[in-house]
Amino acid sequence: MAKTKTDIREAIMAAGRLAVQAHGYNALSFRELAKDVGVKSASVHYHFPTKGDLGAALARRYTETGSAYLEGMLAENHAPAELMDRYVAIFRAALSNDNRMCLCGIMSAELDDLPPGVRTEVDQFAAVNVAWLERVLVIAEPKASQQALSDRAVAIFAAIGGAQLVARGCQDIGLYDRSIRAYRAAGLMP
Amino acid sequence: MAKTKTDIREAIMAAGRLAVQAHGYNALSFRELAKDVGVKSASVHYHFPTKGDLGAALARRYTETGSAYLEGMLAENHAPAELMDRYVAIFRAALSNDNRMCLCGIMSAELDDLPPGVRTEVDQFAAVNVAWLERVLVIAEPKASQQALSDRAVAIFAAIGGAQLVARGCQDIGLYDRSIRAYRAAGLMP
DNA sequence: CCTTGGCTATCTATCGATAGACAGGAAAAA
DNA sequence: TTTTTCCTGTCTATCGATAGATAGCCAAGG
Repeated sequence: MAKTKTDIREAIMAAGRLAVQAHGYNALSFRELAKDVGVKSASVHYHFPTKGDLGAALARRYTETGSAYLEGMLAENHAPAELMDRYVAIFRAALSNDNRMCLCGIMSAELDDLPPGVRTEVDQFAAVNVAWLERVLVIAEPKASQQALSDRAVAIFAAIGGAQLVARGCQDIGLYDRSIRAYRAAGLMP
Repeated sequence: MAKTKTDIREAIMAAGRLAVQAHGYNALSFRELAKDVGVKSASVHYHFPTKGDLGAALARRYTETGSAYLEGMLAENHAPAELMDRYVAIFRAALSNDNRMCLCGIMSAELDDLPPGVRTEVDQFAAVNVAWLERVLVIAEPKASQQALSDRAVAIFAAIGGAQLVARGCQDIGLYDRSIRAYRAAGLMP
């Protein structure tokens, strides 16, 4: 089967996502990417004129995919604890996939080197996640104040990202599991 | 006053630490560093033969300085809550210093590109911090099980690092404060 | 005199980006 | 229907900038 334009674009984005999750935005190279996909670097520039365009597209796609997945979960009327289980599993999956990180998490660490277009997408990812967590918390604790739940949502998002960062840094996924267990034991998350 | 050998070495390390905290290990450049210090890049190579040597020295120094500071705090017999206040303030200070991150935190995100010598130093930083947190937790809750406190120590370290990462990514130090507040409210930390 | 510690100059590798050629197919003109 | 034109998408080749690293020179000071 011949490769269509969309095939190549998607292949670039797939390879790019994996590369960023493993090595960060700065280490993303048009040449390496082209080699992975089986084209020349100039062709990658054809699809994504600048590196910033590619980075922004990757972050946006990452957010959109994640958002759709989260919405789907929420629509299935699971209990908050079950929702959190699945949420935690998403970030765990990145680690178990060759010690990778959340794409927007690793980009956050490189913030100062990101083109503006990429930054806004990274912010958007955080906003989407925090908003989803807030909705889960409202289900779990309808009586709590809005401010408290909002803070909790940010805190859970940050805590999970931090557990991922530490576990990755020490190359020990057990640290992720232990952190999550402690978050739960303390009642930070449902 | 003439600059001694040690002066230059220290100046390189000081500038290097700031650069890594702002842009990460990968963005650390011998040329930029040399320009900051007022020497030539070859001179930096004289003091630190390879980039890995410099990175490892920076991480080690960072850990040693932090460790000494933490030991000093612990020796002053503060209450656990006061100790945590000060601990939290350390990581907050990095953020308020031009949106920087913990040196070893940002290096954790770049793990795959770190020379082995740097990795071990990054691991050491995490180990030192977790060990210190465990000691604080033992003071706060002498009756809790060792396993539970150990998990909590890892979790607190991860949670604070995550709060720093998210706040940096969104360029909003308020997210750090809100996260810490929620950690405390949930009882994750004293 | 000889070690120390900086310098100049340069090397190789790689980066993002661009220019220009060209193949192939669709669309338009004959 | 046949021919011509044009666009799409990839290619080769190359640009200037910058990376880390090295060789060799030279001045200062014990």
